[in-house]
Amino acid sequence: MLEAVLTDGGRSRASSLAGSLNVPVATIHRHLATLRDAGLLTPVGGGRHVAGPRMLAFAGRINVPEVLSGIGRQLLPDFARRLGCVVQLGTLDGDMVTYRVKVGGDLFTKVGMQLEAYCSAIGKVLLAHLPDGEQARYLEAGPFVQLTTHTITEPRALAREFVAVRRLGYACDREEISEGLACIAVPLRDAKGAVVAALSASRAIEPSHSGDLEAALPLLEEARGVLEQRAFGCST
Amino acid sequence: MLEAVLTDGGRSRASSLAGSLNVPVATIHRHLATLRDAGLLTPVGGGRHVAGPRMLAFAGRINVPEVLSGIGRQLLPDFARRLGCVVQLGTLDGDMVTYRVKVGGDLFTKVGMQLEAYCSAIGKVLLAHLPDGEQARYLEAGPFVQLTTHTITEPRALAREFVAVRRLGYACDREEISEGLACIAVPLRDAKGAVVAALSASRAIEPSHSGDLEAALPLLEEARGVLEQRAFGCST
DNA sequence: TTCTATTTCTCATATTGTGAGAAGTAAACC
DNA sequence: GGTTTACTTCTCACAATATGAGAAATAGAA
Repeated sequence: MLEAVLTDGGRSRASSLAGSLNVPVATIHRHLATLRDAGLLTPVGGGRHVAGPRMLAFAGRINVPEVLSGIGRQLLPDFARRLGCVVQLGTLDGDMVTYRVKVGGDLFTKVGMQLEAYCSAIGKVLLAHLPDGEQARYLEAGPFVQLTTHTITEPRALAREFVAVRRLGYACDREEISEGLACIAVPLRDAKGAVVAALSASRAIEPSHSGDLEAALPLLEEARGVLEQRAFGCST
Repeated sequence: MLEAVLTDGGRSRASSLAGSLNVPVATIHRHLATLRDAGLLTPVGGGRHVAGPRMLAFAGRINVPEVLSGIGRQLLPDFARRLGCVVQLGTLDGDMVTYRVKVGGDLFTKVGMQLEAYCSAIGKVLLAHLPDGEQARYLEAGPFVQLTTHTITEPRALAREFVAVRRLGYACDREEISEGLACIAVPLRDAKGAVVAALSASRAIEPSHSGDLEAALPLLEEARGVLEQRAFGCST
């Protein structure tokens, strides 16, 4: 009942809801009264209702990254198998990446681990999509430690890299965080288009071998679409 | 039960929830199983749960301005009486202000009405807190019609006004939208600090008389605090 | 004022929920 | 590997709540 009213968005009155839910009008009224009393719905006149303050409070307590992780743990093993890669989901917490899902093989990263953001594909995706002010502050904060000969550490080079990431729609890490490791990552967006997480496909490569990372892109974007659809009901 | 788990944020396991809710452990397990099956909760190991994808979908369907309006209709009549003013709540929709609540007297605005944003206190608050790119686009879009001799219409003057609004934390409209009308407005922020609406106190004044608008500020900020607390569980 | 639509109430019946405690499963410890 | 502890699921007798139909009350439109 609550779901039907939230989905309806306050457009229908009680008699219409009765029709669409195939429930007697008296029962609809009884349910609406209970939900109103509970603060989960608010009347807006004409027998119509929208979410109430208590519903908003519930929404405010949702930990979106944890929900995404739960969905990822369900869906990503299949994609990892199809990609023949390790697939990971990460979020930006402060200036670090938190690795929340990791399936399809072994890497040095562990679920729950936090690593610096500037040197990983996931991190570069998340940093690239920060608001300008926050990104500028991150770049000013330095220093950025050179982990391999490929690590980008110079702030202006990182800024250029972020521009490229936004343009391309994905980031690559070719041995920036670790010799012999290549990753590609794409952003996960919420219903408003804000980037809330990133998804990556990683694989070991021969050191200093470029590897065709972009070959993983179609399946990775498919995975991203399925996750966004499942979490937010829409997809970029 | 669902509310308790969302509030808990996945910290407690079933036996702890049983203790805090004063319910047998078997009943807690039964409820958790039902909520999991419904997709409203997701297990995160150790008998702990967080919001599930269906809960996130509910959250995505909440019309925040409508919820705020519902709360405003309840709380604002009292503030309007104490202020001896008309109190209004508005949101920015595209480049227009939608007036959603209006209590405490008569003004030319009507609930549901949309007006240009640049020339009202509510509008200036909302425009002032737009992301830089969006604000720049708004100022470029012009033209801004001169409604009274006091209306700010020059884009650079508007930009300076927005800087002042952000610095002061409120906006004033002294006969910018209508001769003889003065308003002061403050931003309404969500739990993340994003400005989602604005609240104003308005009163008729003698034409070309400044009026001491700031006298209304303490009560208006109190109203804003109560609304934010009720809607988002926290206050700026 | 009348008519129509909406909302609330009553009642007989149906359905679901509860707590206790047993049983099954999992994890920790020796 | 076996034992102990903790967690999870199941069963059952009993309790509580929900339901749909239709009547009654209220509100709005003509």
